[in-house]
Amino acid sequence: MDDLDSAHPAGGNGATPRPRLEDVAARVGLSTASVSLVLRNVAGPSERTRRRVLKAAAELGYRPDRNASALASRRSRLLGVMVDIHSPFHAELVEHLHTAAEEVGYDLVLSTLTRTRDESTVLETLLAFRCEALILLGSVSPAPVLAELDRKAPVISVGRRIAEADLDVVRTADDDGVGQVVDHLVALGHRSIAYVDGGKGVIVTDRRRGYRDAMRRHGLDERIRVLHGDITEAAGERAGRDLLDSGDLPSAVVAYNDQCAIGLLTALRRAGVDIPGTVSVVGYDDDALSRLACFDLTTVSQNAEEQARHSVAAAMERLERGRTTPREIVLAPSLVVRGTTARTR
Amino acid sequence: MDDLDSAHPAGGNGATPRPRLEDVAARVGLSTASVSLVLRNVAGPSERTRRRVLKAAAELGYRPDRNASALASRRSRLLGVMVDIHSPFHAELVEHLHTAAEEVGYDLVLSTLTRTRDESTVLETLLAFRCEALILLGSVSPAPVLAELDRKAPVISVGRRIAEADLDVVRTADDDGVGQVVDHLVALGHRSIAYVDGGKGVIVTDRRRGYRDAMRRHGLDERIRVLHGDITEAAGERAGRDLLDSGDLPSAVVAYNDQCAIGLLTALRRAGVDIPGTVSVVGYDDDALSRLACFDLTTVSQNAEEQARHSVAAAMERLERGRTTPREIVLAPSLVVRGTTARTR
DNA sequence: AACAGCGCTTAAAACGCTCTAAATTTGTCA
DNA sequence: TGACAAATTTAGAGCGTTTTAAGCGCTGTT
Repeated sequence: MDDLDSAHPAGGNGATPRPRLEDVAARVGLSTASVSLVLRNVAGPSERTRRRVLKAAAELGYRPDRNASALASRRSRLLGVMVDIHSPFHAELVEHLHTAAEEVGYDLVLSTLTRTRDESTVLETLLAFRCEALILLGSVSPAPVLAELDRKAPVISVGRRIAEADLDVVRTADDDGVGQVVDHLVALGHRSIAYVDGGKGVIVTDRRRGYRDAMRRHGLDERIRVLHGDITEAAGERAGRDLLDSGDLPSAVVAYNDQCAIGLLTALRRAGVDIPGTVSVVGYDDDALSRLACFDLTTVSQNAEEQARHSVAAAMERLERGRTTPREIVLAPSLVVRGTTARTR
Repeated sequence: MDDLDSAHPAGGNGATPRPRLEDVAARVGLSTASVSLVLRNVAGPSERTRRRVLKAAAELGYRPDRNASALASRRSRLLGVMVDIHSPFHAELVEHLHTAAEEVGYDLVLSTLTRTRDESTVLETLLAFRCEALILLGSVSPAPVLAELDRKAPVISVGRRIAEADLDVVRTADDDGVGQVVDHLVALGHRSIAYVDGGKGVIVTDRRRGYRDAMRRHGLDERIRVLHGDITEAAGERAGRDLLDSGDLPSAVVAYNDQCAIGLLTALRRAGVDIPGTVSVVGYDDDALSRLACFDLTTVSQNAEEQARHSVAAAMERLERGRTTPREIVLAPSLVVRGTTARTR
């Protein structure tokens, strides 16, 4: 039961057409060139002109057309960001990317990975928007693909180390993070500290290494105990049951990530194990999950804000200062002590 | 210690300039007009021409320039989406919006609410991208603002009922959702069913009404019991303690949302209450949280997919079929029975 | 007298595409 | 074979900006 007028060409509902530069110019009796200069805050126009133009623009409710200006200036002032929209950590990063980008006068284009949109689709989209640089959160593309992409626009890989391709990388030192966790536990008197592994990948390897190295550092070589795990809650539960079945409960368990830690926590608690009284549990990532009162999980924060700032800074160096040699920025993660770790009895 | 060349104008690292329509045209000895027709899949060009153009475009790795084509056609084929990037439910919606938009040949521009980006900033951004329609997830702008916005581009408010402004609305029947929950509990033999309220707002009112109406429908008028609450886990915990302190534990509690339900759950369990043995607990939203094994919360799903499809469909009716009278699309939510509800003993 | 410079302003040519109207080619049929 | 219609192709004028080079009416220097 629609009332269809003749196909109305995309736009508001019977709206007046958007004012253009020309309309502003006509209003003050100047050329579009002058108006353009004023609005872009470029030196040249006199104070008097500036004021008049600004006033006219405001009165008309003028908004420059991104497309037209991108076309003419050959600069989009857009940073493309690939995110996994289901990841709380990415959400955090995006939040800080926004503020960092704004400070340098850039806008963000978000393109999200979903079950039906793979990484190559996302990257296509970002390029179609003529983003000047690409910030990829948790990219899994093979290094050559990224290298190829980097020739079209500077690529900054966040969170994933990519040694093979000459790209900028911003990440936290995962081994160091787990190291801090072990230090913390040892300081609390723990000696039998187990580790529940992640699936596979560079990060997984780094964290595991962090655990092993730290244990050795504390002379706990023969106490090293790595359980099979994965990034899911289910994997954590399984690991928890394995631990219980083994009959040899460690006094502390470090999990690859928070999800896994929570599964672990659930399994142990369900079996009546007091946490942190009998066993301390630590996660990694400082997920929103870990902050829930019912978990209150000790974990490691990846400093979203710092990573975001460095990513944008790296993009700016490429874009505005012409840097061409890749940089790897490794940040120190920070331990977040909450309620699942305690002194041994 | 940077190696700076002369300021290189935004683009890849010493890359060749992007191929343009003209380059493709030159390669096959045709006009840009013909190439444009082929690439946009418009009727006209012969089969032979199509093939040749497609081949040449592929060889050159040609990608049309969004900006230029938007400018020329006065159509961006962009749908602007406002999201709260921290909301798992929005994430779900976005996922389905993507596929729905893709099916009708539109692309999405995501603009996200954060602590430092309020709704008006988000809407500005979306307009600057020349989005043809705006899909607002959980907008809280006053009706007049939205009405004003709607004159610039059709607005579709998702999840929030807006009676005062003449806009399209897509939402689920919140009262019905809570009604289904009560029905479910009554069918399990419950009679003393309490409700923990949300903060304030239209949705809050609807859900509370759903609870009241359903209780009356089952002749449980005098069993109606509404506890003060909010949308947070903390509020749920407080409500749980209130319940415990009152010394009059109901056999079932329905919470405004999952977050709140989880707080409630935690408080009750901590006090040794068996769930669902002694008390059944139900949430609302079907958050990722509710699916965690440690909660396994019975809840209500808002059918993200359906909402997304209807939103895009509504936008298409406005954009491509010129509908001008607003529509309100109310979908039925669906009960998701998990492990926190059980028959009374 | 010629002219470089001043501080400001502007005409006009891009930018890479779409679209209208018109030109050209092809096909059909007497 | 020519006339005419149908099928294909294209020239060229935008779209709303930015940017370049030139111009304004002077003053001051050679």
